[in-house]
Amino acid sequence: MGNDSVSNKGTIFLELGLSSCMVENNSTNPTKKPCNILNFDPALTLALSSDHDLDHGLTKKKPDDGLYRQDSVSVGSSLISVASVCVKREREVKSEESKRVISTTSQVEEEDDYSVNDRKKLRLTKAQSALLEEAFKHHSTLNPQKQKQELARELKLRPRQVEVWFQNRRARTKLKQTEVDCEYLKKCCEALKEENTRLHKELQELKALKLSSPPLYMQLPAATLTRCPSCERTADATSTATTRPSFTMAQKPHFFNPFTNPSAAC
DNA sequence: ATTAGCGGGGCACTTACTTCA
DNA sequence: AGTGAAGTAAGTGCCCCGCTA
Repeated sequence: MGNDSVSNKGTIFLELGLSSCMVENNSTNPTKKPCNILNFDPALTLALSSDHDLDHGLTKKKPDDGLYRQDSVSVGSSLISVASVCVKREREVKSEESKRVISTTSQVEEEDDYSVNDRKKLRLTKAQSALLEEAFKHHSTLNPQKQKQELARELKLRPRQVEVWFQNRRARTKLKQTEVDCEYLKKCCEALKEENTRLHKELQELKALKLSSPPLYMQLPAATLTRCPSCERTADATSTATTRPSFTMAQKPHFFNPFTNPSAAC
């Protein structure tokens, strides 16, 4: 990408009633049909604008800055964002002064005539974002034929914008989840390291004990040696050869761990 | 029944732009 | 006022799946 001045790259949308046609003008993608549509005007609008709202908006830059201005207001039962979009056409004829286009119509209707590479960043209004978030809570993916069109209509956005928002939202969710998982795994790793250190230390102590005294099991009562601490089953000599595994320290050490499966050896 | 082409959606990666400290 | 980081809308390429001829 970059700032190539005469790039044909871009996604072109045709608003055809309730359906939209996404055509990528990209010959390198075999799965997409090339489309020679001239005078493509990328989306650069926000929402409805009304005169009485202009003073209440979240104006960040003056229109003359060449950027856009947007205002937000609630209208009716559903919050309808109001935007006043100011756009400077930077790559027009050189002699022409930068022009400001103030939108007084919806985003769907508005068409700004600047080049594809003059991608101006939009900010959705709080109301638009809130409604999209609400929709995302119910379904993280859109039913393309219904929900997308409906949301786009309600938000005064293009269906493509709604689609992109959901894609980015899913990506953000996934990223956050990945970070959470990463933190969890780090903690698990730390816990395992500590446990490993502790067991190593214990092993060293046992080895030292073994060298200085008779085996530990020889010092313990027989019942202790052959009784499983979890199920209290005592192994006897005759059942050793049967299907049930015996529980003797001499044959197979049994590490009792109440946090895992206490009866695993039984 | 199989296959190739096509359209559309999702995702990963990236860019470009805005906002804020 | 300038600047870098963070956030995010949008572009691009690829893959997958369903449909259909």
